[in-house]
Amino acid sequence: MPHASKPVRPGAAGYAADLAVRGRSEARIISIRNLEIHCQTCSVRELCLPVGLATEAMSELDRLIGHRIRVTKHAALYRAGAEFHFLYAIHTGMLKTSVVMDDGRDQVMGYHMSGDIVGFDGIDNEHYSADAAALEDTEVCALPFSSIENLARTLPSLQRNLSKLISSEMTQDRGMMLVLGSMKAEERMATFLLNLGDRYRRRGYSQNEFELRLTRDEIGSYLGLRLETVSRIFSRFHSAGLIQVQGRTVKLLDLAALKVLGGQGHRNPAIS
Amino acid sequence: MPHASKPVRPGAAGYAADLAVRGRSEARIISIRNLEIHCQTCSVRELCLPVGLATEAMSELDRLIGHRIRVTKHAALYRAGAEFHFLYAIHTGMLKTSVVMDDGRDQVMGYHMSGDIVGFDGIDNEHYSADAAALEDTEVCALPFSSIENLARTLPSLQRNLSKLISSEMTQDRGMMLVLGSMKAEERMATFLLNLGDRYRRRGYSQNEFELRLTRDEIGSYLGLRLETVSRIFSRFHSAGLIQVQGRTVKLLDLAALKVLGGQGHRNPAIS
DNA sequence: CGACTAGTTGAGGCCAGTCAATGTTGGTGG
DNA sequence: CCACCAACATTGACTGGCCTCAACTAGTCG
Repeated sequence: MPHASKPVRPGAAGYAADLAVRGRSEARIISIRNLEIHCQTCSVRELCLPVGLATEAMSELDRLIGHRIRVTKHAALYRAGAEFHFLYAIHTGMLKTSVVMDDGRDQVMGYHMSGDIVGFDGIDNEHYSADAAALEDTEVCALPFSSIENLARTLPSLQRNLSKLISSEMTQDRGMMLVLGSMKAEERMATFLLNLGDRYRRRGYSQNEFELRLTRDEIGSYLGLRLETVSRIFSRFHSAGLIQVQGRTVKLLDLAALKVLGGQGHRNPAIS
Repeated sequence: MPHASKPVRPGAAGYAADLAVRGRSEARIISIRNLEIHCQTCSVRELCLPVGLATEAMSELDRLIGHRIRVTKHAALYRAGAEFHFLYAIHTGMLKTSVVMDDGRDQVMGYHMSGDIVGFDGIDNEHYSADAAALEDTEVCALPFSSIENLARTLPSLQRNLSKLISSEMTQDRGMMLVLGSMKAEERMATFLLNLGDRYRRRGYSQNEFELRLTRDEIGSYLGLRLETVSRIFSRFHSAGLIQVQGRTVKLLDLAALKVLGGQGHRNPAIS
């Protein structure tokens, strides 16, 4: 464990605890008792659990948020097999969830942005079934699941929000099954880029221009492709004028064309 | 609408209503007010929503089950885009969920057996996002979602069961993403057969010998393969002594070998 | 500077898709 | 009951898309 004591932004609120979950390198998790940030003032509350809640209800939810956690880049928020107690709402940053296989490779199951909630996979059997790791420095709100459940009993709107969030996770996963089950490499990539752009858009960022936080290898793992294929298709899209790529900076130049590629035409030949 | 009035097992309890959702052929749905069957006496209650519930709680749940629905083979229980009001618990039979694409092909997202609950994908945006069709004559219990939600507020165990069932659906989907994203054809098939056997086992049937209810085409769609490939791998497994296939009757002869194929070794060469 | 990680590009091979012909099964009507 | 038809399944020959292996470049960090 090298660098175990290297200071990484020592507890901003004077309270820091290494949660004993650490990534492959010097990354670590720092728990912060944050006294100022509440759902009411959170920039992503419209995408997150409190969406549509009355202010009173929101305060109650607020009170449940035990703590914020800062996850440094490459560190793990939780690992597959760990006991499930919390859902985590992403405040800033980005996470990926993945399962590591016997041969060391990992399959990326999903990537998650601000407002998203991760950890639903742990409800089933009281243990998380995947790893969640930060793709960049990330802050999450820890939501004690049993408390949330309790509160949901008296707040139907919260209950409904919870259900909807899980359901939408499921819908997302189903969409991914479709991508993996029926699409060719170019279609997958187009779908991926459009989806990414759409999620940035809903968060108030540009739909057309953004920074990938995933490596080629992670994108490939997510899409069921090899990293070389990902790279090649980026190049192909680039020279076709569909996108502009410079390392991890991507600009979508022809949304319409990308939609034709990714939006439909599954298992079709045609694209060329 | 051909055959709109052709009688198909006219309402056993003297009450039959065509729910206006019908399959590609003469199949249709018949609603039955069933006065006798309750969760307490249901053979799959241990796999279904009422698992672990106190008898009192179970009765309350019982009262919510508006009606049973009989779905004839090939008929649709619901279609993508239809308004979401019910979850459906499968009492007997088998369903597949799938999405139909522009070119007419459908991608099978999952198959569901007795005790399973389908329809979670509709919670998200009040509309189902997939079709659910019967692979054989099937009976389901219609669970009005809002009533279930209400009841869950006073029955924490029911609330928890609901959450767990959704979560386990998600886990299943994630597993499928792994299959589709990282496994080769033989690995997919082995995984599929083992999974199927396991699900039969948990329902008290033989793990090793069962009847496929899916066509080669549907299996292929589910696994991201073409039907020819499915057929070929069945033959290959057969001559390797791993299984015995006769049409849709399958006998697993070498579980250990199948587990080696499907259990791990993702994206590995090796298998030969 | 050397070591390392990430990314690009090329050459070649293989797995699974495609196309096509034939066999099998099950349901329907004469 | 059998003949017929349509749906389902099997098998072969060929093709091609993606993987594999490999070389090389660029950027980063000690």
